[in-house]
Amino acid sequence: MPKIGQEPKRRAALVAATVEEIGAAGSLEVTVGQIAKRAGMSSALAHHYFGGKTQIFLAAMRHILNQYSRDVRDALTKAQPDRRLEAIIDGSFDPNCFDPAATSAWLNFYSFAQRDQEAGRLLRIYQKRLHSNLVHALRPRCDKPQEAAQIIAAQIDGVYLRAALNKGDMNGAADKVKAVAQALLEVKTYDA
Amino acid sequence: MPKIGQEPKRRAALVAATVEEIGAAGSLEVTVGQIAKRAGMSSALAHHYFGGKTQIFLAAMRHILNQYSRDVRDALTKAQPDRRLEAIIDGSFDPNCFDPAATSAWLNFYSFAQRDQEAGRLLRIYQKRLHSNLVHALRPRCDKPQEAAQIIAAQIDGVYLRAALNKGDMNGAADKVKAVAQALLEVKTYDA
DNA sequence: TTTTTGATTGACTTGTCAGTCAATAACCGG
DNA sequence: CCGGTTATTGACTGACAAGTCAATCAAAAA
Repeated sequence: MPKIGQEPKRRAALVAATVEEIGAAGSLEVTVGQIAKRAGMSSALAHHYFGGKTQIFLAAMRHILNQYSRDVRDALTKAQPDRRLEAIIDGSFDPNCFDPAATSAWLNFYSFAQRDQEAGRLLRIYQKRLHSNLVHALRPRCDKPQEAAQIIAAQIDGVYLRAALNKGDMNGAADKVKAVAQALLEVKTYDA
Repeated sequence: MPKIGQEPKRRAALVAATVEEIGAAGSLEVTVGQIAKRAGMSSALAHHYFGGKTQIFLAAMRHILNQYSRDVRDALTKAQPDRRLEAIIDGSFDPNCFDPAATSAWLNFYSFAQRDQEAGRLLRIYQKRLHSNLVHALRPRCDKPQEAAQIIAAQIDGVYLRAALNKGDMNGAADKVKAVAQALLEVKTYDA
């Protein structure tokens, strides 16, 4: 076995296994041993490549966040300029990061971000990017893009949350968010 | 010390301490010892009254859920019949269950509900009641109360989530949800 | 006063888990 | 084919936490 250049493969396997394990357990209370076993190696090796459990979690979180970013970016490049908002929403519910294990892991990373500084930083970056994307997409189509962006971002998170809890069903998720967006855009002023 | 009838007091203290401890730690990884210490007793006593960590968590979750139910119910009884929707939203963001520790604990209970059957049951009851309340409030004011209720429920959860993450700020939370509701009601049809 | 009963805890048991380490195996370039 | 490097693990440890238990203490009841 001991060929050279295993590191990237091992790391990727561990990251994937981490997401699956967290998704299956529905919690961060998974042991390095469980993760390593699922990834087909010893726990010692997992420590060798990542240094510690926290770093494994962070890598998994980065992976999920990156996947999400990529989905949104792809949707955005394919979108017509006046449909950027819909693209962001579609990207947010791409099957990739919308599979049960990922959503469940995502939910648990929320909790993780409350404890771990770096995790909090990652999450804040994600939130900022989403907000900025939304504002940009909304500016030409509504007169209060900041406020609308906050509302839509919350709606996305809320729908995500419910998807994570009721594992998987939630088919019309994107449509629901689009409905909200549509309603907000059609109404001139939403102050109360 | 050993007077009679300590049990209710002890249980209440433990429940409160559990919420505080989970809120402070930002995670369910709190020890029975920590909880008991915060509640001013030994861990053995906590076990004596509750039987185990899981039951302590469940009791804390029930407490939060009950508090929420009470807030909504109170707001609902005080509301004019045509403002029931706004009352539900206000009740959902009552300062009681909206304080940082409670929201943080709430978030972690979401995670707990993925693991523990009873916790899942409690959460589903809460979701069902919220949905039913919303539908009832929406029926006279819109033609698709079911769909609107799901959207507004998701919005409430999403705003809650963001409040839990960015500990505490989030002052105009209720207003944002009301804005969404308002927009949904003014638009006749929201299908995409 | 004596007995019963709830309240309470320190000490203990048992288990688990993160992280370490020394040893082994297999590739690679020279 | 040899010395260096990477890969890999079994075995170990130190810490910590859940849950148990027997003993103690003090109020209440008899």
